[in-house]
Amino acid sequence: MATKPSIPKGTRDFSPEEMAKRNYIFNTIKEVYALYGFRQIETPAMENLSTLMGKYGDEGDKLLFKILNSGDFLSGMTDEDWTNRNSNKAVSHLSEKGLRYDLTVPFARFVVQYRDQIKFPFKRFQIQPVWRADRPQKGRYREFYQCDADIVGSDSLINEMELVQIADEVFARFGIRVCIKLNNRKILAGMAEVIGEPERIVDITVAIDKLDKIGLEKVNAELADKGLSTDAIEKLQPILALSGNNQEKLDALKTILATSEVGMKGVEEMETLFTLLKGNEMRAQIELDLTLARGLNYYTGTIIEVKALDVVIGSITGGGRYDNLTGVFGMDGVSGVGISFGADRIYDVLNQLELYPADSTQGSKIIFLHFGDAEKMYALPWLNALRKQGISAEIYPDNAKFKKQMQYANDRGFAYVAIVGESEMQENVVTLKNMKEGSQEKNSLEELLTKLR
RNA sequence: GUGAUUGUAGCUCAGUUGGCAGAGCAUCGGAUUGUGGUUCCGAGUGUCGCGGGUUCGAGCCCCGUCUUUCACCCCA
Repeated sequence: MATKPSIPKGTRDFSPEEMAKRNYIFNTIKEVYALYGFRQIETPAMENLSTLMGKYGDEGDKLLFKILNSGDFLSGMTDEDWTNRNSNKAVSHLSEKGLRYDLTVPFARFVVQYRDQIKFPFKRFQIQPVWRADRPQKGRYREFYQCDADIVGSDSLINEMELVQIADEVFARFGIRVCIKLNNRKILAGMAEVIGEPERIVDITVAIDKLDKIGLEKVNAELADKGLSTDAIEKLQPILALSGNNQEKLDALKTILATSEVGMKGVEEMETLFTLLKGNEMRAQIELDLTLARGLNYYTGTIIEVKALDVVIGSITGGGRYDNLTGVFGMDGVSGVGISFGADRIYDVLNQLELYPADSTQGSKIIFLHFGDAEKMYALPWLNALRKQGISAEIYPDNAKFKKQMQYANDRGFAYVAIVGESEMQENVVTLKNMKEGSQEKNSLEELLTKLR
């Protein structure tokens, strides 16, 4: 009993109560995915480092958890690399596997690896943990779950429409009010083009992504800091100031981006998507947000992000189209589009708003309390009968003071308690107590079964 | 990676200029041998994160280290 046991930074244990809530989240998302024809796959927790490296930018590479090689991993090191403390060189000797950073890149690897067996368009979903060597803070963990659904091998904007519908349906089922924000990387590229800085699209998008967070002035300051000309920043202002409803924004963009082929393509895609979405009844707000950029640089078309309206937290769902993710694994011309629910943040939101349905977090329905060995024996057939009917039931296993058994039943939150004593055994009944109302009466087995069904 | 912040009983936290280690909740026992969520009485528990230093004396001061939380970067 030296030091207290603990778990690594940024990781969590989940109690039975927490798991009940988490499973409610996972099951809801799974049901909706299945409804739209996505089928589940899983991939290993670890991937070859060559699969992961270079897919998430320099920042992303730093956040990869690397797995130490087994065996004599220092044998291949040269004295030169060792004395020079060359970390990059060292890594190639020390580690050739890493924990996955997201589900999209392993999925791209999966598609390329099994291309001869997959029928395209291929729709898959995947719910697994991912790991990032980040500094943990509010709503950020080193191990967390992603719930991805992707379609590869189809360029149709029908897919985008369905992903937005899925987001709408999932959050409607959760009862979380959300705003679904949409944008298109081609529009962003067009913006960079018309202001004369097509090469700086990444810097531009990263900066304007922060608009609602840090304000216009600071965004402009950051743009200048990144080396954008004052002329370009000046030209960007009317675009950032665009307001009105979605159609008004699109109309304005048509004029602003008229000279940019890629920009106009983006506007056209956006317009098509909005038209498609009009055919469906949406409960969430759908908004064209030109400042939406999303960090991952493999996105090339539509980008999607969902924000909760009633809780201050980062985005709880995100996604978008990536035209050539499989290209890096040697398979060109396959376009994909996907969405990812952040289960851990949704969990935080549901907790804050207390939106769990009552039956989603409940354990067993009934527990048998008793006064000794004879009563326990008497209760066992009753237990089996209940379970046969699909009614979850338990028995207090030890001989304990009745008060203590009652306390246990109350703390565990059973809806009913069945009391077995001498008089019950004589009459061939149990006393059924409703824990919520406190009422109780004697019931035969048939009465018990109909009551609890 | 940068800048702050935290650590004392199972949990949440007090602890004065450096002078005997505390409270509430939870747990256990009893009031009450067939009735919980409300009451009353009683009881137990500490490497004060870890290592070093200053001091007659350190939970408190100094150094190091780990940990917690938060912001930045980036992201779900």
